[in-house]
Amino acid sequence: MNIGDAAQASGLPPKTIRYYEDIGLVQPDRRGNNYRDYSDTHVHNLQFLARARSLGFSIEECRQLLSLYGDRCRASGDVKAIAIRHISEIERKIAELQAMHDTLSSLVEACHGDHRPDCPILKDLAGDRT
Amino acid sequence: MNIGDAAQASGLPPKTIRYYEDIGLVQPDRRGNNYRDYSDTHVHNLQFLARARSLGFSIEECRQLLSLYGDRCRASGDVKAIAIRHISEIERKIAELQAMHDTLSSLVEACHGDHRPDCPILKDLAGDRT
DNA sequence: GATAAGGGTTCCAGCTACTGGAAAGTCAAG
DNA sequence: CTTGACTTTCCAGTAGCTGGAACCCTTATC
Repeated sequence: MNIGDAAQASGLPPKTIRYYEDIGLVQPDRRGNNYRDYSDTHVHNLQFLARARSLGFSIEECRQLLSLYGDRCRASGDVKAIAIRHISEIERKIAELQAMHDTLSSLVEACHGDHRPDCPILKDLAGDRT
Repeated sequence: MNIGDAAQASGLPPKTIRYYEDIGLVQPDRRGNNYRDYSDTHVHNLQFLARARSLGFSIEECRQLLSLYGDRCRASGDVKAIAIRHISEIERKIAELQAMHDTLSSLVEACHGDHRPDCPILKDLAGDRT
């Protein structure tokens, strides 16, 4: 299967698939014309990666997950540990964004937002937290 | 004021302050020995940037905000517009993270997480959404 | 006066995870 | 035989810094 078809099947752009090969995630065979040749297993792994990435796992986490996926003797506890760590990270990010959101919301609410120069948002940024 | 003192006063590392100069955000004077020389206004602007960055504004948004901050004829509506756009972006990111969080949470909950290889998390990643 | 510590300076490379573009090779259809 | 779609490689750029090397400046101490 050519890279274009693998892209179709996995939902990943060809550029990304080549990149994943570069960093050693999915290594396809080569045909006589030097075109990459993707087997069903390759495509399956690409789909796996697409899904894992869409859940926010980093490339290195994906590498570990893929390795566990291919290991018949894996312990589900190892997978779960990675997922739990990732969830904490997500929660941290959400909290960070939520804090920004709350601050900005109250500033925006306090700003009349017309042609006049007086602006509580700029005041806050300038260090005036009255 | 030397860069080290400006760093102390603004809470930004010297490396970051030099970077901000590179991209034209805060341009200090130079002293005879070629050392950067930061005035109170410079430091004030660095603090402004640190605060704006901590609220998640991009560098380009910071540039606009800083420009509006220095413009006595600004309209607060312009500032508000930038903030509102930024809030939407934050909301989008939170929603994205929340969706990941929900999916991962239910997967983690379904995973017994012991030494056995059977794992709902990997099953999901592999495309089995039963 | 020599020297060592603790600033400062420049420049180059690397981080994440791709993405765009150039130049060239390959393949199928008309 | 040419056109167009696809493929290849390689180089560069994105955001926002950060680390490190190699060197200069200032001050204090011996």
